[in-house]
Amino acid sequence: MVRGKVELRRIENAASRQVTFSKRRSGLMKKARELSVLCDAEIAVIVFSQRGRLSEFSNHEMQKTIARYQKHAGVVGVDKRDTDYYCIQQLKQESASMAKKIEQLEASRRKLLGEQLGSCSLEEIRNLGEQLERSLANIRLRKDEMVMEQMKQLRLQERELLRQKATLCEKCSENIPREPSRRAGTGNEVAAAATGTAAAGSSVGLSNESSTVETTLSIGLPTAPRWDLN
Amino acid sequence: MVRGKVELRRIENAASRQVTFSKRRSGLMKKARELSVLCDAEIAVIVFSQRGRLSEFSNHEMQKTIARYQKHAGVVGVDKRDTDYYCIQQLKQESASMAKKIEQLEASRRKLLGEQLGSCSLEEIRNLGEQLERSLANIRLRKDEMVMEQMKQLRLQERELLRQKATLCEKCSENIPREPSRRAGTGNEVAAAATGTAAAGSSVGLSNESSTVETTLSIGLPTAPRWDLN
DNA sequence: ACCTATTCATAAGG
DNA sequence: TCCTTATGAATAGGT
Repeated sequence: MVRGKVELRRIENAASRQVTFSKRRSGLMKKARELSVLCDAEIAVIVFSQRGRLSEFSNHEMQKTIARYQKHAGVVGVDKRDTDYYCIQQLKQESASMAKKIEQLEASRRKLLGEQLGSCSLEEIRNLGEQLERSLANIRLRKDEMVMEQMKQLRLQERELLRQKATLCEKCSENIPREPSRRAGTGNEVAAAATGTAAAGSSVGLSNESSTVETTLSIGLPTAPRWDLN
Repeated sequence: MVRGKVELRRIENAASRQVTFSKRRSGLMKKARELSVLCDAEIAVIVFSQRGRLSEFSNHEMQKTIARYQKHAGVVGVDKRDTDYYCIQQLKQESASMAKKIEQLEASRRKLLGEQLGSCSLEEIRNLGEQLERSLANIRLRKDEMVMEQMKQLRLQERELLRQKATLCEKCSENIPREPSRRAGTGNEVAAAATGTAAAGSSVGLSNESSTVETTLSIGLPTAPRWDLN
């Protein structure tokens, strides 16, 4: 296939056959792994070398995949003992691979936390640093998003409260007419002023404005209004 | 991978995943066939697509190969059903707890990598950010340490090489006296000059200096000296 | 299904 | 087994 394209037949020279076997076996396993990851497929590869040495690949549990294959292939002859046996084999494999995975994850986690860096090469350290920079960038981005969102919500609440208060003021003003007023509008200008303030200075804290309004109201209203704000 | 080298992770787009699966599956099977023919190995490949479709390759009998695998893959003697039962229960419990742990670790990992931050509260995000800052600080520290250490080693090596060269120069100079010299010092000034140069210009490349020394020696020495540099 | 630019795999040789 | 290099193969992305 390369450099004097090889015939598709058994390689007679034992040495080159061994070398080729080794190379192509790892190539095959790599391809299998890529396919399984890229396409989310369940794959099992079993290779026995000429001398009987076993190599295998499976992305799920080998026993499970074999069992699934047996099912598909319509094999009937499996008695209880075999079932149990396969079951145990499968569970053991699962345990082993999970334990392995846990170890890897914990090692990776420690590195991400900046612990136990002694075993890392300079290259690893550098990659780790870059990864963490990216993570931090993402996190800052997300944090900003969330803060902005919360501020937006707060502003909406603020506007709503101001609106309610304005409405309330209007109601209160309408209740005043019993008192003979010397100024026109029967106090409506108070409500107008309040809503105007709210629309203009939306980014300022609530307390100042509300105290201003309350002060205005307490001066204008000797009678106690109903403060039912729900 | 070709044309904008694909990441080794699940292809999200379902259509391209299907296309890639199809192409790579046939590639894998082809490779398996080639390996089995070229190297006379016993090979079994089982592939389940995402939708559960089965593809297989085997050069001998699939069942035979699977049986051979079962034999190889660790024969653990199990005699009693009861033992089997408890064994299975225990293994299942272990598996379950390990699976849980793996999930936790992976979730934590994703967060540390700045992915899937949608489920985090602002508080979590903030803590995460602080943690990552600390990690990064550790990592920078470690990186600096390693760089300094490597530089130190390089300097030591450099000094050692220069020392060896100086010794060599001295030896060569001592071998000169046979030749009736008209200048005092029997050539010792060559070594002195060399060591002087070495001590002064420690950051300059070695090759220039050594070639200078060799030239001087070859002129002064018609007899071949012993070049045992160790 | 086909095409092509590009990366990959690997035979040969140390 | 590992490295290097030259070259044929595989394949991602597009049509």
